[in-house]
Amino acid sequence: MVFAMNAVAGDSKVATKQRLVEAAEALFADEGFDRVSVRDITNKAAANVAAVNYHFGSREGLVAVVMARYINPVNEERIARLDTLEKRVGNKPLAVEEILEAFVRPFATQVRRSELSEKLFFKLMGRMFGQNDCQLPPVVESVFSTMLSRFQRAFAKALPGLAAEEVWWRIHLMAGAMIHTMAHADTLQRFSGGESGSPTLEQTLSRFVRFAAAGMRQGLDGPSQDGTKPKGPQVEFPF
Amino acid sequence: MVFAMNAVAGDSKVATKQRLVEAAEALFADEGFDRVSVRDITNKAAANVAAVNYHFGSREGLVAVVMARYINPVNEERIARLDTLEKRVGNKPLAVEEILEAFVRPFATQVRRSELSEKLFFKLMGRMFGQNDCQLPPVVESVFSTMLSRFQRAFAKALPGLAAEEVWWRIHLMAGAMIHTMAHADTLQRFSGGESGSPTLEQTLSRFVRFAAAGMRQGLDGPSQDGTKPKGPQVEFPF
DNA sequence: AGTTCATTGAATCAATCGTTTGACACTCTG
DNA sequence: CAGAGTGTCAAACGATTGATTCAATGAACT
Repeated sequence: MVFAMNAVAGDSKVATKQRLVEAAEALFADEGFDRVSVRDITNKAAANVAAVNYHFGSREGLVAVVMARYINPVNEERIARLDTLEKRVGNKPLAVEEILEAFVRPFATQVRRSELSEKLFFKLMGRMFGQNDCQLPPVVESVFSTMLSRFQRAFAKALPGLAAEEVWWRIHLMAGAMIHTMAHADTLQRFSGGESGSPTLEQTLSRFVRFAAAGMRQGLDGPSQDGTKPKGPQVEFPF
Repeated sequence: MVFAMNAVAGDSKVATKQRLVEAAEALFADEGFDRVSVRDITNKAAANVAAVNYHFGSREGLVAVVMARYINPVNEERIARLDTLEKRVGNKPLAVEEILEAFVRPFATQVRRSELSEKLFFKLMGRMFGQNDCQLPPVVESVFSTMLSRFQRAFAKALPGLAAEEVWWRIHLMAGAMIHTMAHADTLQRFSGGESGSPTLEQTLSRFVRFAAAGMRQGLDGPSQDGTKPKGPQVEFPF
């Protein structure tokens, strides 16, 4: 009956565990997973040092919980949105913009679920997706992998005539643009002079979709024309 | 006469400092700047623990040296290449592909100057450009800033009719695609099935330039046509 | 030869790291 | 009420962190 209390009872007990997660999220977001100590977290959460090891087994356990907290929902919503789109059009290819929308929109959904500011949330996402020595929990990695396969197939169908490897590369470039831009959205304003204040999240998503859509199809066919002439190979530039 | 020995004399003395930098580069590349201890570095470099503090003042000093070692050359070569291009065409706008080439090519130049493998070198670059709490040395940041301004102007001229802020955003998205893809080039093969072995660096650069060029101009005008019809606003998608 | 000075080495510093312990308070169950 | 289960706390654990000390080394210069 280990989890009986957790599921049912009181406020203060469960609150500690939750406060730890939230404090860790905020600290990980703007300092990085490595620069934050257990004591930093417990101090911010107004909890005892032993609390982390009690509730999560270890510091790594807490990191894993923080990582899985939003990555899984994001990837599952991505798959769900792709399901909806594909159910609508049957066997026909989707528009690249639609697939991209299904790919990024879940971030907007989850940023509201969190208690973090947009800026902090996206910094956290950037740190999670950015680290390449990702020791993601197997559950997360599993969903991640199937999600990628689904989008690869969707893009391949939307961009006929492209080798599978080429589709993978474009997905990679597209994802990089998304992750890096989200994680550094605040840095941008430092260089651009910060003229017009913070752009809306909606504007940022729109900008990304337009950029990525152009990169994905690379002038094969316009967004509104039906894709009936992808026969010719893309122009090769002399580099 | 502090630097007399350094500039003139022996092999083993100078070699220690250099061995420290090279060991630190390799370790930082595949473990991250935070996860590597001074002792890890001195062990790999076969040097004493005190060597780091003697030669670089502190651990941070070594980090700064590693950071500045390639970032500055890369940015300076970018500026030089842009100079050459602009000198050639005078006041006329450059092709987007040319600007992008000037932007990425320096990485290929510097990866050869380093003793690191391509994979490790790009992982290191990814870690350096990827961390947003960048405490780059002021010298590096200065060159970085002017280099960005130069490319912003070049892109703005190549993409007439675009608001300065919009150009900044596209540069940001472009840079994200580059950084993330370089840093995770090995991860890609894990998902793509690793069919055709490692792609050439040249292929990767070419893929990036094509993707980024399409994203930068977003269907405004083709790469080979002269840009005389950027009048209409871009298509607005309903998200 | 003698002197100078940059460099190295072993030993050690205080500080912080993640983790563990055992006592204590509390709630629920029988 | 006794007992088990659950959570919190102060205190301390050993290990590791970046940094420092000081004697020893050795090449360069007078």
